[in-house]
Amino acid sequence: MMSSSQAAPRRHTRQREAIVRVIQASRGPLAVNDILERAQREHDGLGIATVYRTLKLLLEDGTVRQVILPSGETRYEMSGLGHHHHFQCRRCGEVVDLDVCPVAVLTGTTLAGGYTVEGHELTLYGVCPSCQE
Amino acid sequence: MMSSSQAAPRRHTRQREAIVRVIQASRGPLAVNDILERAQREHDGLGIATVYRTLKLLLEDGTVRQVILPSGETRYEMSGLGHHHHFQCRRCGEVVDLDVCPVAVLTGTTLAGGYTVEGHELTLYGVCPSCQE
DNA sequence: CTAAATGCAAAATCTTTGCAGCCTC
DNA sequence: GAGGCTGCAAAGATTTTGCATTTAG
Repeated sequence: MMSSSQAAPRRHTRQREAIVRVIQASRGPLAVNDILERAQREHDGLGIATVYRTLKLLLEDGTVRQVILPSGETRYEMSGLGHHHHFQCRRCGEVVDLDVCPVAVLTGTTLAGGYTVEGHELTLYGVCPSCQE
Repeated sequence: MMSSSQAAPRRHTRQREAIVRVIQASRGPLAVNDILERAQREHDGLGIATVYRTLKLLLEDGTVRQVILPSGETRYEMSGLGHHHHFQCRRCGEVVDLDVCPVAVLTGTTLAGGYTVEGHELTLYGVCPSCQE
């Protein structure tokens, strides 16, 4: 017999397409308001509730990943970008993906005290090139 | 002439003493509810608003530091613990301070792309000794 | 056509604030 | 005593949910 819990068919709407496009086009994770504002350029009248609902679906999907920065800002990025970390500019606040991982502990390492490391999250802070001049 | 904005004299109350004692006694950063529950053992009737108000003062003081984990949990620890990072157990959720810094970038380093690094936040995840057995 | 998706507004959660009484100093 | 401090409950801020309507398939 079939599974009794069928996932409801997922529909294609302008709103959802706009939201995904916006996230894909970014070089780093975006805040909900960034997503709302950018997606509204494509689809005026888009409501914040739709953004939240779509993000929730995309999270369950695994399409999107939530990134909470040490400052508490919640952002969203495409998943499947591979292991990477983030850099936030202290002046303009923008967050970009880093392709380096400057963390020297490996999964499986056991630290003094008996803590077994399985993963890590790192955020670097500093000044981005645009804000340097 | 004198400064026109005098800081109000800070009073010693049982509530505040209990809150600070609780934070000092911890081996890692505590959530607001942890602080509330533990401080209520010393001072029953303590209200959540007092905890928030006291934490705010202690933050302004510089006595206490706010730690927001990648999961979004907000916690508080004594400041002046020096440079350190955190380890969170994926089973029990407890967070402890680490005395190691496994991050290989130094302040002042410039990454490819021109990003100047000034600081970093790192959280390790894994299993704590108590949850290993 | 049917049922999922949307937008609005109300609800829920976490944190802050207003206020009357309480407690340091 | 005077004024800061507390606890309660109401107010804010952010995220979630209910509902009537719209719209994809």
